[in-house]
Amino acid sequence: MARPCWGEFFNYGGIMFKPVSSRLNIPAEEETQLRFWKRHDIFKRSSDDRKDRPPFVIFEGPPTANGKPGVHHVLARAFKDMFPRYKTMQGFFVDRRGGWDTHGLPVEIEVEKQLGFTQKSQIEEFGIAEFNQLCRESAFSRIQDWERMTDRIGYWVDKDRAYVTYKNDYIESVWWLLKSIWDKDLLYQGHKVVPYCPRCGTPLSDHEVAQGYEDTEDPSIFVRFPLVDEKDTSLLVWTTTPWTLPGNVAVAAHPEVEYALVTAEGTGEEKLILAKDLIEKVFGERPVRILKTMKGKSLKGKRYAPLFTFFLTDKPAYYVVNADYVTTEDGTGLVHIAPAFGMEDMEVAKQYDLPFIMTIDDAGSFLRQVHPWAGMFVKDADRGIIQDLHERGLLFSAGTMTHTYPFCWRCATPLLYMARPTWFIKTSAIKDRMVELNQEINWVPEHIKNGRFGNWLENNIDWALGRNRYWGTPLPVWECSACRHQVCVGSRQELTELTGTDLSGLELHRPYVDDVRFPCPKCGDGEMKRVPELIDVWFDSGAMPFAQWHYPYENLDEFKTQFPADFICEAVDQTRGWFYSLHAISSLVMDSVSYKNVICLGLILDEKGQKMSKSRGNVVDPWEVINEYGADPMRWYMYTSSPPGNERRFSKELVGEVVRSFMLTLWNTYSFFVTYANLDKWTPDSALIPQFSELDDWLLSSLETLVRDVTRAYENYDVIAATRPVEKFVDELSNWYLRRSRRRFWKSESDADKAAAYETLYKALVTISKLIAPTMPFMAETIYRNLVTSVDEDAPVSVHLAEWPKAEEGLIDEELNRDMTLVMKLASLGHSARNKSNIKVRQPLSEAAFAVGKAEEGGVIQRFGDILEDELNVKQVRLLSGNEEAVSYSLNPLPRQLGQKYRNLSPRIRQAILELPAQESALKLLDGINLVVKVEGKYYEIQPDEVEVHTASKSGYEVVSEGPYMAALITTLTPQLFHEGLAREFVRRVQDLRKTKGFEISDRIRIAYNASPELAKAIGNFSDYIANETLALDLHRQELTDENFFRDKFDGEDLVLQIEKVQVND
RNA sequence: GGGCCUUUAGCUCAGUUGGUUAGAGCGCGCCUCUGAUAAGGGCGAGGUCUCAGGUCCGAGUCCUGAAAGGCCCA
Repeated sequence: MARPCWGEFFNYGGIMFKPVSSRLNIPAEEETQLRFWKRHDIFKRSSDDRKDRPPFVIFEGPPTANGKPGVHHVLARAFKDMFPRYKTMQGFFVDRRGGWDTHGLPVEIEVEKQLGFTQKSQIEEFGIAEFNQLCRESAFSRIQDWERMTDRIGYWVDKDRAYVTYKNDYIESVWWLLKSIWDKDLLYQGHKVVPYCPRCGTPLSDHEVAQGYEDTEDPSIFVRFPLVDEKDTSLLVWTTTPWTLPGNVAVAAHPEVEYALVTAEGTGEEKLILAKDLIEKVFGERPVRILKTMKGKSLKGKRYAPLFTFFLTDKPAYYVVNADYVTTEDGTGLVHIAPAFGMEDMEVAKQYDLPFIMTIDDAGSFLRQVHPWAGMFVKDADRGIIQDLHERGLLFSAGTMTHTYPFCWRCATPLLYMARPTWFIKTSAIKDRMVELNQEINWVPEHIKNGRFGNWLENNIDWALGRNRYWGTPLPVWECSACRHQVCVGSRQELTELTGTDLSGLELHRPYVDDVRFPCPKCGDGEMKRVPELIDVWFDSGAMPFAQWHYPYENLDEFKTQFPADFICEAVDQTRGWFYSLHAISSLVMDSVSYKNVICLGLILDEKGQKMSKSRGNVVDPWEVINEYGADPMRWYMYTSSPPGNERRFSKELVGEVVRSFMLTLWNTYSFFVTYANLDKWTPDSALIPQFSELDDWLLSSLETLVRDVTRAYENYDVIAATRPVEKFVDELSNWYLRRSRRRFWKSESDADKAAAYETLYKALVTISKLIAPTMPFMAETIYRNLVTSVDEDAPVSVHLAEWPKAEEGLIDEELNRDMTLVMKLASLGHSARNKSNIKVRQPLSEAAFAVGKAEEGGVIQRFGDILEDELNVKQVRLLSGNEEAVSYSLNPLPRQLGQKYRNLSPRIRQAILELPAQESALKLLDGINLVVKVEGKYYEIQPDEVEVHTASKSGYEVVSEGPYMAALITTLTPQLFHEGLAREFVRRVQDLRKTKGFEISDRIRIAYNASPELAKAIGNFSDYIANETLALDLHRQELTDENFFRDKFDGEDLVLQIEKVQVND
């Protein structure tokens, strides 16, 4: 009998692993684990069981649940998820509270759309209370989508305790923060030119503006500003915003720039003034005569006739001023000044005490004084204004230009820069402190710290906080109608005290807060009424470390342990959004960082490198990917495709590649293990003492190295280093360890060697399941539960409740790791040589000889000879010996070693080495003996590790070499070897037939065959071998005439074959 | 106009403090192996490391400048 019954030695009561199919349906497998987590409340337990442990703090950046979750949300959630899972396994208590951002324009706009509103005034007609009620509902209109997505990708977050920014408690904490800022005198009301959305009727913060830049075509006109005191002479001014001209009060020139007075051909007597450097740009080919040049400062004070006189000015205006910000990049070097419509204009106006002309209303339409265009939206009036200027001979030229201009990020209305009264937080006062605190934060990627974020802090301007809207946190400032005294209120309690009525149940939104009035505590005459503004929603999100706990009115202890965060993660567009609002608020209020580590993710692009956007129609729906391939491979792709800060190209196909190249390899290794372990009835508590082979030692060393490196990577927030090495390990596990160990599992006897193989593979798989638990939570769980939970009642029921593996440094053998890498290299060269010789691996050969570049590398051929023999199917391997054989050597001096040692002498040392007799020197080096070279009368000792020995091809062998390494095969076939080759061909055909017939791996068979004489002889000679390989109980030659029998021809031999199953009584 | 990032094979990416002949995976072509594998192995085609200067014995890597693309801000 070829093989004893399975399980003869490992029979421990029949505890078995659940059978695993080699076919893998990832989405289905993931759904199974989701149900398991839900049924056993694994997420809750992973957190609750560790409440007494040291905390690891993560803040959840709140999304708004009124949009559809996209690929970029999967990206962010994948990264947010892995560290808490890792830290949980490390024994930390991680409170993973979710959160929802519910306020603000995006929500209002949705509701406005539903109601068909186009104007802000319609909201008030509709009723603020009703409108806000709709907003409250709309904020969660997509919550099911979000929750479904969140669950499905395995993002663990506590939804039940999620903070919601519209809740009274949340708002009250925000009020407290504002009051703290107020108490520091950092909350103030001011007039500033701000980017303003005329449709939404509110200023936008810088980070909102940043989201809405688009290329657009605008007018580009050159206008004459006729000088009053010089006949036929005009200032030539360029602008892209004709609508600002009615607000003009001055023209600015750079004091140091050279200006010219010119006449152009065909313009008669007219003389124009513009910057000399721009003449060509403005006039192009037209011949121009320069009459005179002058510095900008000498233009100062020249008076011109106003273009429009809709408004009377109360101060001197319409003359040339000097300003340093004027450039000669484009235009004419003369800039028109409208203080109401430009930040710089406003500064200049203050400096020169120019009048301020506001020409438009809150909706961005001209006031009635601007009669030709009264009530018209300013951008729509451009054409008419240009026409008017033309008719009055003031237009020099008109055209259009494309440039980037900001639009409202939600409603796409072009923003207007206009002066508005609004509220600010004086963040500029704590700029230096914010910069200092930023140094304490670990940014990934590092360059954000002093790059994008650092620069942003350096250029900090005050936070424009006020919003003239409805659905948001009301600014808690009450103002006296009589004396303008202001009070900032920090709580419902305070408000109760101020009003003398119990307001603990007050709904803290408009319009209810607006109804709260009380007598002025200062003058006593007036009534205190809340100012109309709401606050920027970014303040809401930045307030979450406090407001999620209703701090300081509740949960003082929780706040204390949960601030600041150890880790946050969002995409790079949050630099000026959440990353900033968190940092600014915690700097203002706590004088502390808000987060210690932050991963700043790059954008997701489509497969062509284009930004995904609805308008481009290239948005990938995450569900498509998840349903086809699963969440794990999608997550894994995110982690491994490129460093977190890079942009990444994404497509469904790339996720498919993860499945094929990584997950299936792992799965098949796992499935192999389970199949054979069950056949052998092997369990981890096997009593047989394993006898580990060198291969086992290597795998374990390699495994522990992996654990060490991956752990280190997690500690450094290095996602790539935490994931890619696992891929490499799994590849080597499958394609080297397992390939080389297959026979150990398959062989008949269950001995100490087999026990070692099982134990090694088992340990590797279980460890991998833990190492990938944070990143591929589903696959990890599947493997873990079957390999661990099913056989060990005491083990945690989920890998996510298990402990993170600790590297057993004692098992790490760096030398062994290096040696095995070399063995793989030599095997690869051997395969290459076989390929070149055209002799298939199935044909045994007598010998393979190898050359190595260094003396100490020679040892591996002895030590791992059996692996190489088996892998290459040769009877013997050995080291090529230069003494005994006609091998020729050459020397390759290593620049790295020599260069570092001899610096600029190294080229000459190198030359000297090359001039040595190569053969003799190489043999010395391979024996570990130093060489001596003479350069400029001095002698230098050259050590073996400073020169590589290359072995040259050798006749009579099939040789392949790479660098110093070489494999040489003896390809002469003896009859014995040839017969063995035939026998193996025969075996392969039997095996194929078994497979075709669908026999079980352990089925015994009977073989009947007929063959041509040479093949028959080979089969006869190797009958034991054949029987053993094919589990044949019987092998006999007979006449086989049936046409249906398997027939084949190979190596000039004929074969007819028939096999059948034999029943064996166990 | 400013800041930050990116640029290495058809694609996705590695390339240590500067050091041999710049690598891997995918894809493509040919060959091969297989009683775990939708796989594995081998070979091949495919590179002016975006460009130009510079430092150095030596530059994909460091410095200066430029170009293209992206993001952010004016």
